[in-house]
Order: sequence, then C-alpha cells, then structure tokens
Amino acid sequence: MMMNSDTHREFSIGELSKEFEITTRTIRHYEDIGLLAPKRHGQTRIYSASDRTRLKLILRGKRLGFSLDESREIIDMYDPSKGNKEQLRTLCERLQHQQEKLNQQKDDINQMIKDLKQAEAACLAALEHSS
Amino acid sequence: MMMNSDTHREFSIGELSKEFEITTRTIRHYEDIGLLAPKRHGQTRIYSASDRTRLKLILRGKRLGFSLDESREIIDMYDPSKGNKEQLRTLCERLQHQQEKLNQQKDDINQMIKDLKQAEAACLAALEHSS
DNA sequence: ATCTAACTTTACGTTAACGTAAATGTAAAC
DNA sequence: GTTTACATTTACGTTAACGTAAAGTTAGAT
Repeated sequence: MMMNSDTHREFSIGELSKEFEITTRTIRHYEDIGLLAPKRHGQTRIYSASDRTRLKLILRGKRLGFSLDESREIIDMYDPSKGNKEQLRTLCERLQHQQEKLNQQKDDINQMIKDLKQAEAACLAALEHSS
Repeated sequence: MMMNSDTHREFSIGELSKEFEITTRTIRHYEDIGLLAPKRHGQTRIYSASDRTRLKLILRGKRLGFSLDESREIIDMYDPSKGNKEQLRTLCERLQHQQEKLNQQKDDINQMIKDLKQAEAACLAALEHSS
C-alpha cells in the first residue's frame, strides 16, 4: 500500500479559503456548527486532506441547493459506519432515497435546459428577423 | 387555432397552495416581491394558467437551489422579449451561460450519485458480512 | 525592534424567505 | 342568523448562513 503525498498534506485556513474562493469566516462557521473539526497547532487550525475533502463536499452540496444540515446528513452517510444490522438497513434506504432525490433534480435540470434552449432558439430567430 | 380549456382556467390561492403543497403566505410573498401579479376579483386574487406556470417555474428553481431573485432572472429570460439587437444578443449569451451552469450542476449531481452508489455498495457488503 | 501577514476569539449585524398572529371581510350552508 | 370555510391586510418574529468590526496573538522579514 502506498500513500501519496496528498494524503498527508496539510492546509491552513487561508489556503483553503483561496482554493475554494470562500472567506475564512465561512470555514470557521462550518466548524462552529460541527461540519469540520480540524486539529490545532497551538491556536492555529490545521486541515488534513480529509478535512479538505469534507469542505469540498459541503460546497458541492451548496451548489446543489442543500442546506448545511442536509449536507451534513449526506456526508455522514459516507463514513465507514459503525452500525448494527438495523442501522445498516436504514442507512441503505436513506442512500437510495437520496439518489432518487438527485435523479428528480436531474429531471428538473433537463427540463430547464430544454426551456432555455427553446428560448435561445426564439431569441436567435428574433435576431435573424431584425438583421 | 384552438385553445383548450386549461388555457383559460383560473385558480384560487387555496387551490394553488394545495396543488403545490406550499402555504398561501408563500404565494403572497412571491407577489410581494413582484414574482407574481394575479388579477383580482374585488379583493380576491385570481390566478390564470400562466400565473400558475410562473409559480411552477419558481418552485422548480427552488428545488434547484436558486434564490427567488435568480429564478426571477431566469423566468424573465423566457418571455417574448421586447428588445433591440443588442439586448437580444446579451440575452442569448445569458441563456447560454445559464445552460452551462446547469450542466455543471448536472456534473455535481452525477458525481454525488456515484459517491452514494459506492457508499451503498459498502453498506450492502457490511450487511452481507454481518448476516 | 517593529512591521507585516496571517492567524485567533467575541459578538453584534444583515439578508432572504418565509412563519405566525391579529383583526377583518364575504359567501354559501345549515 | 350564525357557523363554516375561505379570503384579505398589517406587522412583528424567526432561522440559516454568513458579514463585519474590534481587539488581540504569533511568526517571519526588514
């Protein structure tokens, strides 16, 4: 098993804020509500590669219109899971349910793209007519 | 040219709130900020089929994580458009830009579905192992 | 040494998108 | 004629997701 260097890289809050184009306030806010838990060197926060990944997932959730709580729930579904059979079963159901929701969202997007394409066609036609 | 009956149907605020499972307060709020403009019969609001369609578009935008202002902008791009050549050109650009954004959002969704499928597989494996 | 750049905490402020309550109107049903 | 089911306006309240300001610490460069 080889670990590449990225696996052990560490990041400052400033680095992450630049990389993802968010403020440090935002990153600290995610910690305030328990979405991130970086280790510390003295007072200073130090983010691991997996902290960075969590942040990435949070931001992806935001782009999809999820609240931070929703993103938390989804991210929690990813972890190895320490659960008995019953818990595993409900987790499975939740994973499937979330996939269905995302598929519905995809349908919404496809429909909207269709609408926009149509509007674009009308727009181009109007341009043609007015030239 | 035939107009079907749906084209002329009218709706009360209560009907719409039930159909879309939102409160009347929400619908009135959309009017407050200028997203809807139903006609009136006395004091009572009367919604046309196109009012209903606008509402549908707003709610679709919400499901996709758009703010009401963003939804307004998108909906405004749909209308016949009374514009000169320059305006039509910028409208075309905005329509394309919006489509690109939606395609990126689709990429996000696909990636998340992939992640969820993987988590589901791990979950099923854990169930298999613990049975 | 002191300046700069990055970090820290604390705490009040802001915006969007409604919720909720109060007081009132109207029209059909009993 | 009064209850029931809908509608109305006005207006203050709430929550999420940060913004913003103040005041201080720390490590490296000049």
